[in-house]
Amino acid sequence: MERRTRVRFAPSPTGPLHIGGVRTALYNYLYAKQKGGDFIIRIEDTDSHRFVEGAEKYIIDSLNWCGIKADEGVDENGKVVETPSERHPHAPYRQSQRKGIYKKYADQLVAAGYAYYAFDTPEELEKARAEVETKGETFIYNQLTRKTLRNSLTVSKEECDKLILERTDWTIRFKMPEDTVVKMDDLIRGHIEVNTDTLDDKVLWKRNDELPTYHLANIVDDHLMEITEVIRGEEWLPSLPLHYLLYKAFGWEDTMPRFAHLPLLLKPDGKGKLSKRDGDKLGFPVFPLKWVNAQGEVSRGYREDGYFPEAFVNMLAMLGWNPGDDREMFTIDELVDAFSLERVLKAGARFNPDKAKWYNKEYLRMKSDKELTDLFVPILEQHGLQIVECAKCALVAGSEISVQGADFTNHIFTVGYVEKVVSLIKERADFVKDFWDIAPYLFISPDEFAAFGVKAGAFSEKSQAARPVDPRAKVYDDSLTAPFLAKDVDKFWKKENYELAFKAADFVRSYTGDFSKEAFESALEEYIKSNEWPLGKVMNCMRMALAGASSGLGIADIVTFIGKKEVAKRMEFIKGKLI
RNA sequence: GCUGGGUUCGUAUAACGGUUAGUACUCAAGAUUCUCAAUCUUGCAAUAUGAGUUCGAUUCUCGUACCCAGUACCA
Repeated sequence: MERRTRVRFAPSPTGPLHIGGVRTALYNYLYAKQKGGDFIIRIEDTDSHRFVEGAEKYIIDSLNWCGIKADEGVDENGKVVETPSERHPHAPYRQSQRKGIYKKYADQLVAAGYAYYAFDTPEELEKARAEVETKGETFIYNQLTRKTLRNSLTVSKEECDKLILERTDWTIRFKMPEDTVVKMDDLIRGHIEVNTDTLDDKVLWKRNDELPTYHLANIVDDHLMEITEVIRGEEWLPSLPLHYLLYKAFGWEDTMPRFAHLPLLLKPDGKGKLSKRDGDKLGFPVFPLKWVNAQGEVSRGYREDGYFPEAFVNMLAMLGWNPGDDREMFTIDELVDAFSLERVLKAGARFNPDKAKWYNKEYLRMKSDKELTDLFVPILEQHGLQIVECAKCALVAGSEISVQGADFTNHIFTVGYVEKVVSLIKERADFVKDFWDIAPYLFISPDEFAAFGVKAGAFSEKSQAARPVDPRAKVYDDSLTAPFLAKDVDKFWKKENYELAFKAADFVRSYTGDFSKEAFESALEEYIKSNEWPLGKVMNCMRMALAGASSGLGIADIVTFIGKKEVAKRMEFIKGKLI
């Protein structure tokens, strides 16, 4: 009979979950949902020494942000699940809280001859290791060496019993069979065979802290929780033979889960697997959420960097898996439908920050203006602007909100104004947080840039590189002077061009026609051309005056947004600044 | 070192043993524009290597190189 699909994500709370871990959780989730089964979160905290405060909460928060919801596990709506219930029949899901259940399984293995007591102290083992290493070999606790070490196989029954009672630092080790070929099947890698002579006698139980090691706890819990597929990182592949043998030793072969070992996420330069330190070094986050460690060191997170969770999840899903065709945009529900372990790749994938950014851009464009506005408003408020629902809602006495919805004097804007700005600039942005940098001049006048911490000259990243400042280009005071190339100064930023721009501004002031962008744009261009002025030069000087930058939105856009009054004000300002 | 896993443009990837080796990102060029973006078009660019099997190999087998993981009383 087919068993109900049950998979688990079983992280260890030793620090923040990096994106490789998130992907493992994601694939587990996708698999479970596609099969109509359960996705379980279990916390493997059997190493008390490496426990990190807050890590478990971080893991849960991260998965929630990604939209990866567990059917069963440690957490329910922010509360730790302590006792079994209908929804969480196997609670608790923290191995430290389950410590009472593992010992009997370890004992069972000893009784059946699959495991034995080992009395070697860590110091003794360390010494044995060091000794062998001087000969250039590696010490392995296995069928060859266990005969020379102190354990229940080499000491008498009486002494063994005595040591078990007296000492508190013994362990139970798995007795790896000799010269046996373990035949395994992996859902991703196919058939694998390993000879047990290359394996060691792993510790299963630690007397000193009364806890099992990963290997024992993992097998016991997967069995008790009726896990049907174990989907985990490739770093576990070398311990797969041990896990197979453990299932066999327990007599649980019939219900042994199937295994799938996922390829690792590699650094962008291809050297080694992605690790926690890489992010800040390589300039992109390796964590879903921001993390501050005990030393106060901050690691960036995708959420804080402005990524949409949908984009992050989509990007992550495509690293090591593909649907078999050219599609690459997937919602998490679409991923559930399309996912299959058969199409997961064997080779490790290098993480590509550019593609992550591209995904975010694509998702940003799919969002409605309303949604983006809601995200942008708090940023504007942080910059000291007041955003109001309607023109009459302004709290400042005497504020005059224009028909467009802007009061530049009192820094008040209507939501409608913000939404129109968003609609105009969203295609130029990768992130919502870019909105402000793209067009600050739609909210504040260039004469206030310094007060608002805005850098004049909104150059693209590319053209920003090392531009020498030409003194003749100084139209604002030093703090606001954008760096110009000398050839551009001769081409655009001459006083005579500004004179023409002022005349064009006079035309704007007297313009009484349709003030929509299209109508106004053609009227302005027609006016400039009819006077036989150089269109590009006049327009650029206007932009410098109105936007405080040599590049940016179209003049007609800027003018119709800020309004005639503000145009006149900004023109007057720059007049006094020209040298 | 040993054991296991892996290897298609710079990156992510596609290709019943038969394709002109496709797509996306990045990059470059052109178009467009008042500038910058955006957009559109075009372009650059790959089967690690040597044998074998086969009429035919990116695809199957073996060797070599390189990369990764594991080699803990960590997970």
